[in-house]
Amino acid sequence: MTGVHTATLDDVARAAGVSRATASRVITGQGPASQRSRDSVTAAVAALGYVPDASARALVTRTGTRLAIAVIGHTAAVLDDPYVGRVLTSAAHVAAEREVGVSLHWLPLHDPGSLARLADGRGLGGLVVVNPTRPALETVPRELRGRVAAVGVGTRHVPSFDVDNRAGTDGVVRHLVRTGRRRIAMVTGPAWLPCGDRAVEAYRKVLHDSGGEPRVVPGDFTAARGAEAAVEIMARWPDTDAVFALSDLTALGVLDGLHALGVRVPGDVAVAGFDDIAFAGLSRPALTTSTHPVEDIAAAAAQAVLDRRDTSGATFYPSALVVRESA
Amino acid sequence: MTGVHTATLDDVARAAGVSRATASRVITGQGPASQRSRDSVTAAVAALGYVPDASARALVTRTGTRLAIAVIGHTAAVLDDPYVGRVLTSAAHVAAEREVGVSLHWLPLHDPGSLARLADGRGLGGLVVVNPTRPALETVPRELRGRVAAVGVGTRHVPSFDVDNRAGTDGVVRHLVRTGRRRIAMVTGPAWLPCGDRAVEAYRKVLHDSGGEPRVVPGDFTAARGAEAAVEIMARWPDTDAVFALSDLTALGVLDGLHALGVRVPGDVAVAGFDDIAFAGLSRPALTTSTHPVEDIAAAAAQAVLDRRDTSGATFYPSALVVRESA
DNA sequence: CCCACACATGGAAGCGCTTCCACCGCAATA
DNA sequence: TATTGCGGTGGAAGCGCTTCCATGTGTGGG
Repeated sequence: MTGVHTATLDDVARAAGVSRATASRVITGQGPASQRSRDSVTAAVAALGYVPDASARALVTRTGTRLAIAVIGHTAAVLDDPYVGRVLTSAAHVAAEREVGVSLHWLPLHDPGSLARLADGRGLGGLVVVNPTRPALETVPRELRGRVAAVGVGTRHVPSFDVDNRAGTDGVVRHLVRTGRRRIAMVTGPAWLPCGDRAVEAYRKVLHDSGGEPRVVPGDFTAARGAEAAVEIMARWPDTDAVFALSDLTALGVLDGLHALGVRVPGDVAVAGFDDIAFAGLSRPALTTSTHPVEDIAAAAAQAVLDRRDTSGATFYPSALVVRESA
Repeated sequence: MTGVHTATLDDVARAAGVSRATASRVITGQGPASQRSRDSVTAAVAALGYVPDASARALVTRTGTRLAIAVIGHTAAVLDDPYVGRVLTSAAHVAAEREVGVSLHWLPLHDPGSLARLADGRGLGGLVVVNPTRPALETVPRELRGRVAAVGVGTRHVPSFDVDNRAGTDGVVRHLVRTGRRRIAMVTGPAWLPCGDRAVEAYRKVLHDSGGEPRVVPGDFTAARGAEAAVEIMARWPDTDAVFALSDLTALGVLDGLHALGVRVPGDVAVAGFDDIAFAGLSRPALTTSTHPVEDIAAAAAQAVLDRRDTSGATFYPSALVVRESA
């Protein structure tokens, strides 16, 4: 509570010499208004520095004008991964273009109900869930259905937008095979993230086709885990000649772990990542990876939600192989 | 609007057999209430799945309960730099602990007025400005003064929280001098970011003290610019034996540019960065840099704002030198 | 010259909530 | 027994806004 008096619609109306109703019409641009009142209201608004109260407006219009972005799994991993930042920025951008506010929420992994609480009141225009888990998506309040989209693999209930993990993985692993690798290990993402399943399937299939046997090690999308995983892999399967990680961050960690082990990349072991983050091109050796239109994906999700578009089902975006030095 | 009827306080009150006033008292926990009504209201809330309407509440309490985070300068640079993500996450974390919402805003660099528009209505608990510019800060609406904090160097008007750029730079450059470098170049940050000034000053001072002449090249906190800057520096001052960049991202770019030039690091030229982002330890050679408590800084800003604490003036946080391989 | 008709306008209702205030019953005190 | 005090309560006002509706005011056609 500042003691300062903030201008209200009433003040504007009085200053403009019109009624509240007219002032409102002019300001919202809805309904008829003569040029004269239009001018005087506009002038009064400028003079008083009037800014409509969003709460009051939302209360009466019942048209929640806010895009909520919920990131599930608030851990150090989420924090460091540029992927989330890219999603956030892109979604926020779409919202800004439409002049709707954006609210940000970090949700704990194991409290699915938190998504429901998010719809505090009805001032919510839409909800984009990043890194969705099945349980979380299923607790979305009924009245929000149709205004929720997932960035990542979701459920039948809400439309989801994701990179085609299957095709992407296929592309990378096939590249490894094409360049003569056969004993290829894979570091997956966190088990709770459904998108990993499709990637692992694709990896298994390519290995099966090329006569290799799968070597899967769990990951969590962090660099630290990548370094660990590298050590694990080389200890367990010393003849490994390639490592594919489902995250660039992890791949970078693998690079690090391998370096510490004295293993040469790509001489002894090829390394490939996934996502093509900014640093992928900056590592030594530069990381071979798969690039995704993350911004497009996030923007599509935001748009779908804001448009109340009924895009149920999953939309997959293509990825492209980026060959650099590491594989 | 969904056809679904959402429960209102009226419904709860009716179901609980009490008045709206009593129901409100129980729900907010303010004011007296008998155990009996407390129980029946609680039961009704649960049964109806009642969630208070945030807009209505904000409208009447006038106690805006939302933390706005505004990032100034929405460019690719901001997008890629993990720094912003760290600030965001930490501030959002503080807000979550206090159960206040967070709204996110990317503000264009050259539209200072946008900060004013941000205070849409009075539903704003506080405002944290990241990468503040002087003009932007000066347009903050009067009624918001006292509820604004800057992450980065600000103005007299609002409390600011930042790393001690002067001391940090001093530490890094002195380290370079200590390890025998004398012809040290510096890549600055964007000119519009005031924090850079103090850093450049410190750099100049150390160079002056050690008998070197300053070699300053403008940067913009991106990796791409770092690579360019490296080429520029080596062309203009071929005998340069160290480069200090005011951003790890840029330093990584410098590493890249130098590599392309066939310059060895740290053999021929030492490279040092600033910020200690996650990738600093992952580059080859690993980046020597200065580490900052970015999370603490952002949290302090958020807390100051939310507490309406009157911490005017600037608070600087200490940095620490992290010596790795590149210098 | 009058009626219909559009347009512009102000009055008033009401969105869902908190909170002031008056009220009521009850136990404690005189 | 009469008075005070107090926890518990409901009525009602009002936060700032949009929007329905009834009421003017001017135009063109009959």
